Amino acid sequence: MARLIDEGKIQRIKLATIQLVVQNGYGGASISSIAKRAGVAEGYLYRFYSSKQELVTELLYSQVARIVGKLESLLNTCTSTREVMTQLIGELFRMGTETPEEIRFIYVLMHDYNFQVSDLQRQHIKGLIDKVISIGIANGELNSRISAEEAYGMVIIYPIEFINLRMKGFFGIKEWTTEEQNRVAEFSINALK
Amino acid sequence: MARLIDEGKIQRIKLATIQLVVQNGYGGASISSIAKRAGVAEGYLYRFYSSKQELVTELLYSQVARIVGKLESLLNTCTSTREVMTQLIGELFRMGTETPEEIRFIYVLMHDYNFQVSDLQRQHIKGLIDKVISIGIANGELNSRISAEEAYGMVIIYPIEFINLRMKGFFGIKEWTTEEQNRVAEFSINALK
Amino acid sequence: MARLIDEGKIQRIKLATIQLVVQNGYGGASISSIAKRAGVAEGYLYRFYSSKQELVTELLYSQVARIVGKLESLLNTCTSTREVMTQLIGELFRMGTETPEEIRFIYVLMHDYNFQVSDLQRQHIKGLIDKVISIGIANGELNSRISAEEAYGMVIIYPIEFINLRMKGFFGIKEWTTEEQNRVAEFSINALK
Amino acid sequence: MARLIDEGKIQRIKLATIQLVVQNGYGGASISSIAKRAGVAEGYLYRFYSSKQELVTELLYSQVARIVGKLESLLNTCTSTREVMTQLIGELFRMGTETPEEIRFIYVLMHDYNFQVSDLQRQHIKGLIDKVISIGIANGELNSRISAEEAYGMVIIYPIEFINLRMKGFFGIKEWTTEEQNRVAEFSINALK
DNA sequence: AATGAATGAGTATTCATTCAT
DNA sequence: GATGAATGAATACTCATTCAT
Repeated sequence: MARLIDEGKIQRIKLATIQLVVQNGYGGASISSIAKRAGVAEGYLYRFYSSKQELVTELLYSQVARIVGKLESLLNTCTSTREVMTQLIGELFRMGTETPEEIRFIYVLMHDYNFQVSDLQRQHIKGLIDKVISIGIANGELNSRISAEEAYGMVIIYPIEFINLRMKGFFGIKEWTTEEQNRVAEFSINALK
Repeated sequence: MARLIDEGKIQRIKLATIQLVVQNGYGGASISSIAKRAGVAEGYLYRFYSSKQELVTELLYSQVARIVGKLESLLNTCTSTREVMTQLIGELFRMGTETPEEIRFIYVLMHDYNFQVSDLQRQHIKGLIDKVISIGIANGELNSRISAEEAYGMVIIYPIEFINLRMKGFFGIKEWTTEEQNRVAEFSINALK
Repeated sequence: MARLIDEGKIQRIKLATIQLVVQNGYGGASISSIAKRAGVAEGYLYRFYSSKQELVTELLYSQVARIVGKLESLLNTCTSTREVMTQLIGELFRMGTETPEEIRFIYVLMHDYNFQVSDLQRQHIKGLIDKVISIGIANGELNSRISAEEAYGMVIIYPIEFINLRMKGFFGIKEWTTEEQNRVAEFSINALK
Repeated sequence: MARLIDEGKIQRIKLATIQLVVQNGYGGASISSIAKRAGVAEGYLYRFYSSKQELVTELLYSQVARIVGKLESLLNTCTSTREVMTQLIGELFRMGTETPEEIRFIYVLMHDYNFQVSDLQRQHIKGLIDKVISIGIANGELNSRISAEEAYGMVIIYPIEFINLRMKGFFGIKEWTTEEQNRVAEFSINALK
């Protein structure tokens, strides 16, 4: 009977990759350092990913999917844009607190032209953002002429940028309060009014 | 009596570097590819820059300085935050139209941990943002509790992100109208109200 | 389960390095030429040595250690300076016959400012030379005012220089007889009388 | 009327080359650093020397010639080997005191296989050494079976090695007294008795 | 199945040399 | 004559990938 694939190893590979990409950038995260940190052989990675690029792409995909999934579930339960955005931004800040490496990972790669989000994922995001907008318009919360791009920038990009600015300590401080978190949501909503 | 330094070559090196960093990221822009595209010998770069890192850092510095300089001059002539932001965002869009690679260059490197803006430049930016805020508060345009980080995110980061989202065609469209440009300014101002 | 490290390859790297340093000096012995001669990939060297400098240093260390070790063991068994020196010089000539590249390797690097013998090794040599001297004085073979430096020059340096002069054919001849070998010992002993 | 060649520049090139080769080795003495230190343009060197190799070779030649010339003149004035050797070693130590870089220069290059003394110079040296020997034998100072090589090693090589050992501080001390200098001569003479 | 030995194309950088001025 | 701008082959070193075990 064939041994089962050791999920622990795969998890360790994923974790090590995220940590090392965040710490040293894509170029600085070598397969050998990833394998060493994950406690697996270098060659082992290639059983699951055909290249370093694929490994990182897949991880980026699943990290983005996590946020997208959250937005999707919020759209099923919330009745106002304000609620959606407050919750979503809350989730982003929670990620920043609990698994800072994961949000940093997205942050580091989202401007790298080698790592575009897949077309499918983009379509999906577009659909969800459209939903956010139509709820907002229906509720009179949003300016009826808001575009998906504008909303996406405010609802997703701005919060991620803000959190990372803070985590980097660009203006000196590295922590945040619940109040500040709520202000970010407030800004986004105000912006799109 | 020796040849004069060919300024054209230096310009071509700068241009090639910006283009290739934009296309392939810092890691993907090799000295050999830069030299080839600039039509100079590989070693020639090192007459002006002591390393690849210095070359890119210097280019980033001057691109950032361009935007910072614009903000600075606006603060000397404008009397309201609205005016400052409208003009600044206008400038960013102008860059996006006229020299799209340059704004992309900033966009690509601003998330790269190898390329932090220098402390001096950061201090400078902080000072200017503080000025924007105090004008806004004095004029009753801005919420009096706005932090520098929040303002920076809205005034600088959001517009850059928006322009790049559009230039990438993330939501399908790659051009923009003056009207859309003004809306971005409007969002920023609304956000910080 | 992975391949075993091929010790032959390491041996070939060592041999190739010694040969090429002897032929072309440290600067002229490029990693690429070493790898080619050893029949291994360029990168392979770096699995065992972190730099070219380390590779050569380590080889020099072990070659010097061989001679130093011989001297040390002679000091444990011989009862006169004459015996020590005759035997040591015999050993140096044996090296010159059997593994001429190795003694040439020492010869080439001992004047290279990049390759000082380690402090530890120097201390060790100093101690041994002191012992040679004290045996010689006790036996009435050596002038009691001989310094370590003077002895070192005669006991180690002069023979190495002589052998290499001969191997180079500086004065036309490249071979030597046992008689000549004994004369070298005789000179050294006479010098220090 | 053609300008005369500026001898000062050539002298400065020679000096700079010797200093930089001694300090950094042949490889570390770049044409650009030599030119800079000499205060001439890089290209200027190539008017007199067709390559870096030739420049250094020529300097080595003339440094060796200086010592050989001294030996030659001593052979015309001295009547005993003892006198020749005492004076010659005196000269070597004088070089070590007055122009240490020059004797170091010889020391550094004399083991470098890229810089063999020319055949002509070797022949010349051979002739002189033969003369030293025949004077010594005639005077009853030297063992009649001494070879040129043996004498060369003792008369030239050993003193150069000794001085450099001392200048390097291999055994801790870097200075020398006249007495020590005379002992070196004594050793050489004793050795060849 | 899993390892890690081995590869070699690729990297940034240096520097002796050439030659337009 | 003299300069120093410009070259490009060569250097030490890295690392994603392959594959024998």
